[in-house]
Amino acid sequence: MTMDRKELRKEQHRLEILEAAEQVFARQGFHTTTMEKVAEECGWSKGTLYLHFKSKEDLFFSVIIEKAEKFTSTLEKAISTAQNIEEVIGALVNAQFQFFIENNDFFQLAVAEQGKVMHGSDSGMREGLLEKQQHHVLMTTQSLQKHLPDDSPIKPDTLARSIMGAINIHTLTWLLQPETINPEELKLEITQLFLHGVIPCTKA
Amino acid sequence: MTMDRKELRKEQHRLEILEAAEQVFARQGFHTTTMEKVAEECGWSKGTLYLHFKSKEDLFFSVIIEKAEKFTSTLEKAISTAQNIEEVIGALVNAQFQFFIENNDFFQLAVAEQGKVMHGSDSGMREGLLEKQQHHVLMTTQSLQKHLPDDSPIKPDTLARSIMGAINIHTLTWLLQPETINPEELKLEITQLFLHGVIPCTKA
Amino acid sequence: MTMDRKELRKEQHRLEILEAAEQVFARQGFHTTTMEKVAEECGWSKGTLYLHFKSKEDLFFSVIIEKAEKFTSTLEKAISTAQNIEEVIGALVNAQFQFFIENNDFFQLAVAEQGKVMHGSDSGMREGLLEKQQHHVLMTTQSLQKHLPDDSPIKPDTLARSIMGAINIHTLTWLLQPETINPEELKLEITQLFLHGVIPCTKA
Amino acid sequence: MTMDRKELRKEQHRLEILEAAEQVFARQGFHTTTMEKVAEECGWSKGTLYLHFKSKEDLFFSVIIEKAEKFTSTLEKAISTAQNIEEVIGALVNAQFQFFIENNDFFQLAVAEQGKVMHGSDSGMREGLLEKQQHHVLMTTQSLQKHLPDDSPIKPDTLARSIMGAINIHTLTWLLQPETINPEELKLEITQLFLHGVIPCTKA
DNA sequence: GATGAATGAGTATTCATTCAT
DNA sequence: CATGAATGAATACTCATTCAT
Repeated sequence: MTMDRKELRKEQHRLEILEAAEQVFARQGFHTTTMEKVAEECGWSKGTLYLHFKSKEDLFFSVIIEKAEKFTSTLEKAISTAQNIEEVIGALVNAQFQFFIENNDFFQLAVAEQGKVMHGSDSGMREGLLEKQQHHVLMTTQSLQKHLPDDSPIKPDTLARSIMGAINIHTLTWLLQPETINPEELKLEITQLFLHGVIPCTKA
Repeated sequence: MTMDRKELRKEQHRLEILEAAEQVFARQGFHTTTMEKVAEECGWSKGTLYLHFKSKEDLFFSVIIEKAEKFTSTLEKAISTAQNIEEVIGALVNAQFQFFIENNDFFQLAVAEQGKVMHGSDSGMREGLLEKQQHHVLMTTQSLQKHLPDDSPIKPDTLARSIMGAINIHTLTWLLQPETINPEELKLEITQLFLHGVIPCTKA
Repeated sequence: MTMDRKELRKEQHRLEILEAAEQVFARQGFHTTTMEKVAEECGWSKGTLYLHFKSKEDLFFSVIIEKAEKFTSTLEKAISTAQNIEEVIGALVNAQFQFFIENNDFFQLAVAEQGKVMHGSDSGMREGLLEKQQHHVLMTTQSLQKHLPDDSPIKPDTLARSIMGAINIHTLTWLLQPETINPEELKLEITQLFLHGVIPCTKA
Repeated sequence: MTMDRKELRKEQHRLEILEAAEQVFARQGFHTTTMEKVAEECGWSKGTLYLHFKSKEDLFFSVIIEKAEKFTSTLEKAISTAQNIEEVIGALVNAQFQFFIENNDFFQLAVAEQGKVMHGSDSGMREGLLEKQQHHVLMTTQSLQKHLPDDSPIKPDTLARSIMGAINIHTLTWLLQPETINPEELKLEITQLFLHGVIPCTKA
């Protein structure tokens, strides 16, 4: 009981730090963020940060991985009830865009700091993140495959990645110029694009 | 005349530095790259770097902008002769993917270091780059618009960005797992996807 | 009674800590040793260490002083039964070398960390240790004086220190290159050296 | 020429740093000394220190090794003209004590910080220093051997070390209680001790 | 112009010590 | 008494930038 309470408190502190770190990292990027700043932001001392994360890099990847898991499970839930390809794609577009809008902190971390993933950083966490990403693609791919005709010229993982890439760039646009974008319309538009392409069938 | 020669020589040096910088930045990322390293790589001294670029950040953005211009003009040329929407999209997909593959240094800079674009960095160069990017989108958009039916449910700039986003993510995949990807097939697949979507017309 | 038991228990804990500390300090040196490590080694928590010693420095000096007292009393016993100068010197050489070999932990602390004695460290313990050392020299000196002819050109405290210095350096050599040294032979040799010097009397 | 001048200047700076470092290290010990402090002391900036020495440890060992070489060559010179064992020992005692008195900074470093030699510190410099010390002992040993009767019960390297150890401890005493010691007398006394021991020959 | 020696601000990380439980 | 979570001062080292030569 006492143990449980202790552990709960510890987990609580961990979360407080993660939350503050997410914001600061998103605002300033990895290199520009100082542990000092994160400490200030979450109200704990610098030393305490190291009680929960063994390095700045560990903290950084922990933030991303934690969120990435939430992202994947959100998507998973969103597409779980889809009955056909229209619904799957619609759900994907909708859920991804929505998640990024609601967690633009995470988006900035994940997209804008891919550098950390591509360059250096041994720590083993890089690998953990890459795995998470692959699992994410795989999950999406499988869901699409179920509803895609076997003779489709589009491979499901190509489709999965293309959708994700499109959402990424639109989210970026939305972050930089929010006033030029109506999210609801945009989501419909993108969904249509991936469903039917630009050439109306009647033309054929 | 002597002046011309002088200026030519100076421009030559500038290019040498840019080229070295591109490689090092791509290899190591912005923060991990030192001016010392760039100096070594191009054979000039650290001090000389500052005769051509007023700061590390200036050098960094110069590299990107220079390449971004080449990118835009390459695309422009590629789509200039397209006669219809199929050809425009085909050319876009082909040219972008090709450019990234041939200039993956640039791709890593541009995509993996978007952080520099989003975060901080006053230097005014950030704005310059954003402008370039907007111009790029505009150019692509206009070209698409010319060949898109007026009543198309897909707005040309949505299309332009979606294609670009898709290419981005496939390039990234290619960089991380080159063996899983056949560029030629992939280009065709993506083109088909944006032209006709995933739902075959015959179904209708 | 209960009090006695309590105090005994407390003393017991103190000894456990001292023993662990001696080993860790000897192994790692003062600065490289952490209270955490000592705590681990003795099975008590960091906080408990501070119930017995008011600082890391206090712990350090306590270890040394405790051992230094044992050292002095060992020597005292060894020379107490000596009947003449030969026996005193023989006993000194033998006992010192033996003690260092058996307590090389202590030797490393005492000799290799003389820095702590010479530099800084207010704590008052420095003085305590210096006093102990002076008492040690005094004791040895007096014992030598008793058996030294009054007209000896060698002052007993010069002799005492010289022997101690010689033993020190030989112990150090033994620690660094144990294979090059035969302790028994060496002890005899040193004893001879201090008794008769290098110039055989017959020569005279 | 210009090159020579540059190199001379560089060497000069290096020496300035070494000198300051020697004093600070001797005063405060290795761990307690900060690069900041050394920088202040020599008037150069912290960064400059790293232009000449790749780490604090490198600086530390450089100081010691540099001086150790001077020590060895001083001794070598001192005993080079000795004609017999009396003169060799006399010269050794005299030169060593003299050197330590004149370079007590070095003595404090070398003796009081043997910890650095015994504990940790990879850097390869540790080995360099140990080598130097062995060479020193060897040199002294050989010189003694030349003048020692073949049948002497005292091995020359035992003698060399014993003398060195004795001098060490007397120097330490002199540092801590200078007023109790008359160096000139002491040197004679020690020389006598090692030559003839404590037992007058006439006794025999 | 070209150089590279000199600078010093900036930061992750450690660890002795305290104190609420 | 015993604990160990929390603290925050302290420090080696890097690197963009400058400027005398």
